[in-house]
Amino acid sequence: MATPQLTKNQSLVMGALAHSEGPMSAYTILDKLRDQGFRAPLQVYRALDKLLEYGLVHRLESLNAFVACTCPDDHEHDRGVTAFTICEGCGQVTEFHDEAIEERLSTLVRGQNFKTEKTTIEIRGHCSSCA
Amino acid sequence: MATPQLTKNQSLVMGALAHSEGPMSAYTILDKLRDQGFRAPLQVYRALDKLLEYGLVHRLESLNAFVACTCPDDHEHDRGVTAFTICEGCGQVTEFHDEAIEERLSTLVRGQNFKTEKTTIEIRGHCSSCA
DNA sequence: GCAATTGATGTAATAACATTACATGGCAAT
DNA sequence: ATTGCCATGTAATGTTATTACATCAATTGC
Ligand SMILES: [Zn+2]
Ligand SMILES: [Zn+2]
Ligand SMILES: [Zn+2]
Ligand SMILES: [Zn+2]
Repeated sequence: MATPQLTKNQSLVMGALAHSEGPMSAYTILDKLRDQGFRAPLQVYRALDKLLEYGLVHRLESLNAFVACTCPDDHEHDRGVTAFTICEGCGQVTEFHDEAIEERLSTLVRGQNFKTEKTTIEIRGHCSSCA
Repeated sequence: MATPQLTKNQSLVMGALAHSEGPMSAYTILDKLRDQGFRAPLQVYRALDKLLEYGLVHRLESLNAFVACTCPDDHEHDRGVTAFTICEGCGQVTEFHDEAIEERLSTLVRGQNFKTEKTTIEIRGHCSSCA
């Protein structure tokens, strides 16, 4: 999935997430972009949908929030599983990937005859600074 | 964490989840329990909080919904990670546990000096019937 | 050029999910 | 009886996400 040129709204949302310290909810993004002309949730959600599709952004299900992808390259996402640690203290989110987990999960779900479309792995806890 | 006697509201919510085919949102549970005298979301959320604490119910983050635990015994939850496959076709949810995954995640997270409190693993896709 | 299509955008309204605040009731310990 | 504790009842509000409909711009085919 090659990433096409981003539209104006997509660029604005991408920029907001990229410059943010941590994850942001759609409504937080909306507030940040009011000065840029954003007025309604849908402007954010539509941009996010595309950015998620392109793999530039991830959704954190346990937070109802979004983060910019921190992968150096795209290719990690093509077949891979993305996992996150999420610190409850400072909000820091760390994205990581691991083949061993992928393969083990793959084996387990194959045993159920289950066809995976998307895998969510989110680990809530405290980072080294906030322990 | 021994499970105390459930209160009336907790029993009603537990019953609704246990007899349900699949996961239910808090508001769906509320509707099912109107005849039993439930009138407000808080009655459901309060009961769910306790049931989650006792490990009798799990929350599916990617669905904003809840399922009864299907473990034969409690002891799987004490130290363990709970994972789910969720079929987008029929809504079927299957809970499973795997030590290999737990250990691998534990190793990876320790490498970050991260202290895990709760791990979410949810696999969306299609079950054998809905492939 | 011009209609038709397509994709992005704008706006309003509504739906779905969750929490805060405050009042009440039951029951056990003192 | 008073106190403390926990479960409950009720209303209001806050937060997250979608539906519906109108408009605009770029492209395509004629
Ligand atoms: Zn990523
Ligand atoms: Zn931290
Ligand atoms: Zn369980
Ligand atoms: Zn299915």
